[in-house]
Amino acid sequence: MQSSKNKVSCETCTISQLCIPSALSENEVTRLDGIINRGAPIHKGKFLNQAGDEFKHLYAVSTGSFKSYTLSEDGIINITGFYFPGELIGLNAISTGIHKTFVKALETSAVCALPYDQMDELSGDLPSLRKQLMRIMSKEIVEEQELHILLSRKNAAERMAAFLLSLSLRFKKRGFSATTFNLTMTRGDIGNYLGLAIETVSRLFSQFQKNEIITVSDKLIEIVDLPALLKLAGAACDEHI
Amino acid sequence: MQSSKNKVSCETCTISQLCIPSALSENEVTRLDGIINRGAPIHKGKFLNQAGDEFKHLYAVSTGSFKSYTLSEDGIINITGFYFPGELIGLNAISTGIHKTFVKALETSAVCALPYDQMDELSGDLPSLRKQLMRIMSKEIVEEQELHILLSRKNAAERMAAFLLSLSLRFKKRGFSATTFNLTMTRGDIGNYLGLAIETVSRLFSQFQKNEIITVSDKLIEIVDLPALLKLAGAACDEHI
DNA sequence: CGATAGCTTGAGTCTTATCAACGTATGTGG
DNA sequence: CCACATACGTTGATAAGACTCAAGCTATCG
Repeated sequence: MQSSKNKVSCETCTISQLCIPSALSENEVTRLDGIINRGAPIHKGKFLNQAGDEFKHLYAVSTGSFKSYTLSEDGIINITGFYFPGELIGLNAISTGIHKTFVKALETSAVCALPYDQMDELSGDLPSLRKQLMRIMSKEIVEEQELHILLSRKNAAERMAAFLLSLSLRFKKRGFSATTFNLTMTRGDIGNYLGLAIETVSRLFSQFQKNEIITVSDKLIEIVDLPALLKLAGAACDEHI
Repeated sequence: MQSSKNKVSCETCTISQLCIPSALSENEVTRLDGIINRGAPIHKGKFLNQAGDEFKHLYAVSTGSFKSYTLSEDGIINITGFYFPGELIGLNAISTGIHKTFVKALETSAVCALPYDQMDELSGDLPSLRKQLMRIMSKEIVEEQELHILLSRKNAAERMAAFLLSLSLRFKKRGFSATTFNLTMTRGDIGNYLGLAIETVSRLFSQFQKNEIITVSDKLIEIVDLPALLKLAGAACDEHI
């Protein structure tokens, strides 16, 4: 999918501390740099990969954002995740070697492509890289399990609160404001992801705004009352404190 | 948690084709055998590990079954999974090195303990083992995503149907009947896992039985009309055909 | 300027949770 | 061995939360 083969450097990347290199030594990062390619920009609405594609690369989001979704035979879309800079796309395709999800850019974005075979080989040599990959996959499992709990036990307002807090925390870690940010996904995307009707998402935004927990202006969200949002989501979000 | 250090052999294990060894050569399995210990039997209701425990081993279920769950500050239990022979327990603890879930035996069970540090080291030497571990973790991610879709888009009957089919398939792969099996978990466990009230689970069992899709006798389930169950769950269960 | 996609709000309905009562099985101590 | 406690399961009645349907609004883009 990436058309150019420009070499990039994790060493000079502003988000490397959120990505794979965070656990590697300088020398190890240099070796990782050796196999990474930066792809051409991907414009809003374009695909990073599609279901059925052969799995060749993991992608580390460099800038922008993506959504991933499955498409069932009867045309039903199921959004499985959103991806921001520093996050890895494609871990779910390792098991079969075939992508099962579509990954679409939510805005003009760019990724670093990591050829999986070379990553695997390198991880045989570099224990830190190997451990880091295992940690990242494990973390993905933990996050999916947290989502499982969210969906099986929480009501609509609690889900929305947890979703907004998740975004807030991710932006904060990337050096952006934790309280003011733009949603790159639609209300429909959010509802699909959280198992809610689009109307419910819209009503919750209105309700949260009425209750002075957030302000909403189209895509722009400002968290006004973080404690209230934390309380709504349940106390499982200690990282915010 | 395991008290004895009896060496076991994957080579002679009846479920090795479902477990880690399935992708390894004879020689590689021998090296894997070198680090695996079989623990003492764990009786029903006893813990394999508890939240807060340090993560030292992955556990491969040998016989029996387990449930894993989180316990929130306010005492709410959230069941995150069920484990059957050949399945690996503990992948979610790799990321932090601390167990976040309780793992409790649903019946008298046994596990093989795989010291994670030694597994990691060995996987540096053995590309097949390394790839297999990555595949297993990736598969876990896929399964959690499928659960995400189940919980966000399916109604109560569809969830129950998918759950029963999942059990059926897992028993079938283990050489047991795909149509007649015992539930080792309670109705409450199932409801908690699927995001349904226990009364709803009970009603669905009754309804499925009335519609001659299954027969229920306490813990014993027989699938009478597999096509109907597949249709209910949505066609995503092709492996059953 | 019109078409389209995305969003908001209201009204009515339906699914599923909750509350309640009762039934069943198992195990314990007197 | 029986009485009792406890955990688990079933079924009915009711209520609430979220979905669906419907209508209209806003922004964007060709």
